[in-house]
Amino acid sequence: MAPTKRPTIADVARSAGVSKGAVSYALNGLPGVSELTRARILGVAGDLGWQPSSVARALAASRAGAVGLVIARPASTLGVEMFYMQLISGIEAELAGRSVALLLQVVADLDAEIETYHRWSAQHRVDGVFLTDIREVDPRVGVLEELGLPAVVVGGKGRHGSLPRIWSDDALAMGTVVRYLAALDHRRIARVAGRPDFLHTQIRTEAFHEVCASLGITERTVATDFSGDQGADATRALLSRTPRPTALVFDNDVMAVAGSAVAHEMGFAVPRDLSIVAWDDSVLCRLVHPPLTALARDISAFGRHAAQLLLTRSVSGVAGDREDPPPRLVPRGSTAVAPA
Amino acid sequence: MAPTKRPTIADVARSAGVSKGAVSYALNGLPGVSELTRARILGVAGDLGWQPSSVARALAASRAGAVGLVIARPASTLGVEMFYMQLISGIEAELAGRSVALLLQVVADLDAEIETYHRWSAQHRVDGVFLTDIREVDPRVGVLEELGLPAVVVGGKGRHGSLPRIWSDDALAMGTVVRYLAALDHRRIARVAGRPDFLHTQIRTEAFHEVCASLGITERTVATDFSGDQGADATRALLSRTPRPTALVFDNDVMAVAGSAVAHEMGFAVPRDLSIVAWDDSVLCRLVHPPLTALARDISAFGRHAAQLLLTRSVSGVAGDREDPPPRLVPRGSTAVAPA
DNA sequence: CTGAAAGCGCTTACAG
DNA sequence: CTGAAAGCGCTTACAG
Repeated sequence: MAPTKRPTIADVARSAGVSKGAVSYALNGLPGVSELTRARILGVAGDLGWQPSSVARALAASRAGAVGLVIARPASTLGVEMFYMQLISGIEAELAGRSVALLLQVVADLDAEIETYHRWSAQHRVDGVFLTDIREVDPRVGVLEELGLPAVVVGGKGRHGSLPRIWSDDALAMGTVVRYLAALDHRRIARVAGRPDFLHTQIRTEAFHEVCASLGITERTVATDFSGDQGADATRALLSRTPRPTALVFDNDVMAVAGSAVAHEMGFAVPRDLSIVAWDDSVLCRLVHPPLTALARDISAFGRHAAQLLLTRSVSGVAGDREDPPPRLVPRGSTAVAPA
Repeated sequence: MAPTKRPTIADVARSAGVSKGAVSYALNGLPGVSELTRARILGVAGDLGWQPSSVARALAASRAGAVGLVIARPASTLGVEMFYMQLISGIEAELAGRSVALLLQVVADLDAEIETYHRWSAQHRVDGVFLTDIREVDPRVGVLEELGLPAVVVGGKGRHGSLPRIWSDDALAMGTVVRYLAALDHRRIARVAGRPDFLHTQIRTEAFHEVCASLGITERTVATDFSGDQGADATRALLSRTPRPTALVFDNDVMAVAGSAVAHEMGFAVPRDLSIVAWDDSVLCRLVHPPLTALARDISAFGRHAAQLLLTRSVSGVAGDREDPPPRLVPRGSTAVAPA
């Protein structure tokens, strides 16, 4: 069956007995047409099953009607999927109502990400982009400003040129975690961190260091690339030290699961010999044995808010920052009183 | 810094001293311009930093320059992320070179998915779509044919109207798994399956049933919604039966991990008391303790091939089917000889 | 409040 | 092989 030819505003105009311009004004809710005519035009458009052509609209208005998200990630660093899928579903919940599309691009590294921004900008593909995994000094910020491509920084407190940002207070949450472990008599706590060049890693590392110092707790942070393999390696190294830490805080769920398996493999029972806390709660944390104590946040809402910010920014040209609630500590079976 | 005005083919034409039409022919590699002029035009375009406007091109050629993927999934059914992220990265590896964009939409259910196809089609958003999680009788097939929207069925052997499809032989792989377990002396094997309305679930269920029957193995299949929670429930129910199965085959990695935790919780040691096999190997399967024996396939390549098929289809109007290699069995620590 | 017209940046028959 | 022109489906000043 051949696709039926779609009606255009010219068809609507003819049917309604008005000009194409009038139809455009009516459909876009702009002044320039009386309420009566507007209603009639909308009726005709509805009857004809008219739908805007996104490309025609984009060409005429020089808007793309789409925003973009680039995920830069080497193939080895899996385990960030849950975060991104939840973020994406939140973003789309916000975009759907405004009939803005989301372009997704998965690339290997930052250079490829920047190249994508150049291409998208040159081809008028998107009206704005989401920036994730922000670095303390991030080359993408300058590129986007130079391209004049609106952007919001997702998950990045700190200064990023003129870009608006949305974040939640990881430092606060880190304080909660450490004080909770301290209350369980842990005096030696180690942290398996993510990539040290990521701003959110740095913020957590610094907060971890400070709150441990203030409580007189012996601490140590090992950096990884966020992968389960490096998480396992780091856990092995930490548990081989003397004296060994009695609690481990991981920067993501996959590393925490890997760390839990390593503890088991080395003969340490969780939580009797070792307590484990995972950043970013996920279905994984609930399903493994023992279920992992974790830091939960509403990533989907985070995505919705990020999308609101980006749309405001790309339409009005300005947008403030936004702070979402800090992650909550969800205690489960992987944390207990420290061994004597 | 203001974004610099991008050059158009009019600028290129002026600089090269030819008409806009000639520029278009030259840039698109079409006949209608001599090799000499073509080279000169390409040179000028390069010097000027010209890039095609995707929207103008789409409007004029009535191509969108984009393809779409809708992921229909209730929020509860997490754990399919790894599959989709790998599929997406494969798809994009193929699209990138042809400067086709990928539109992604995450929706709650099949109705919303169908609505997305209507909208995309009406708005000329995409040139084609990928259909995943195909049902035996699938309402989407008729909708897409009626819309005249090119599509390929990803992971669906069987008949789906006129749509081309790409798949791998799950039935063969299921035979491999069961024969492997039979060789380890397992005589009672149960399967924690995914959604029974999905075609790939049905294919696996049927193959499981047949090969078990041919080997005289007692079998049982429990259906779930693919979620870790239902996987855990199903495992609990299966391990509570008398006599209980000595091996469990799960339809995805997250359910297998959950099932492994349930076994532990109920006092059964893996693999001593119970063997576990997971469909779709992932980093998760490698990282838990014990690491899970799994069925691995190259999902990224699967995505690349699906994209090739879709692009062929949407350009030429026709495309054959494609079969990728069947999943391979990767034995790890979760399978062993059946308990006596 | 309304209409006629130009223009967004391309592609593509159609003449030469 | 090449050029001039119409057209894709909208938006948006610009006159009335």
